Amino acid sequence: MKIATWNVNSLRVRLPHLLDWLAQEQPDVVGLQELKCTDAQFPFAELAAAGYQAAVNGQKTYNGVALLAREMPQDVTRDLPGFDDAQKRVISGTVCGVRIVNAYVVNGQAVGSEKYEYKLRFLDAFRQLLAAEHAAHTQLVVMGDFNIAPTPDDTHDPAQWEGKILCSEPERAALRAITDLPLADGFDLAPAPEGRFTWWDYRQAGFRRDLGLRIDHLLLSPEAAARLTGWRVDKAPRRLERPSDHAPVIITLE
DNA sequence: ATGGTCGTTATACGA
Repeated sequence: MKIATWNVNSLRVRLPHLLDWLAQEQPDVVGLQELKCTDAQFPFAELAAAGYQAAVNGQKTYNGVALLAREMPQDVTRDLPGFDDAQKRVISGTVCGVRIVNAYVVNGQAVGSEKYEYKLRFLDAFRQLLAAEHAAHTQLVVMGDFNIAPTPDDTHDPAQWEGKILCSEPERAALRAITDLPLADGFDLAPAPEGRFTWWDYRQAGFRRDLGLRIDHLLLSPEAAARLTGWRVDKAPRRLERPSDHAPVIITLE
């Protein structure tokens, strides 16, 4: 079973890349983030023609997430219960007996900002959702753009990044509170990959110079982790003309 | 040199 996460940074702009990539990689489940489109604007027909059903939690201009699978995901839920938020960042569903949670975590802008406080509140509510999903489903995979680099090694330049947004200790502690549920980071379990970064800033020729961070993650319950055979970043779509600033991350389960 | 580049029913703002 092949499961992938990809922040596409506008689905309408990236649809040709997505369709080519689906044909190439043939994933069973895909979590998309930053659709930047409404449910009404979502390209259901194009994806169905490519062999994928979609459950969508869309929003105009910002945010928006979707789950793609060969068969329509079951028991789909949206957003975070008890967390009053107009931003569409979470969608969950069950595919082939695996509970999937797909999230676009708040960026946070800068440590100490209002958006940073919102990020930490979001992460606390997200952890509560994941605790409930963990209790209800033994096979659980949590994926998405977490906007958190877990360790200094997950940055191209720790001296530049430590303590800054995406790399501050409260953000990392919030991620540890999630992995302590427990949900293992697929990156830590699989054979060491050639590259670990998943996002490169559009500015300063970040991708060409490999000035990246590892901020997109796939976390697995113990029973799902026992099935993990691989973790990798697919940098091919990031090399194309007019790419997303994120690359897809793909795991394989037995 | 205090910027740089993307995307958006934009023309400032979020990432």
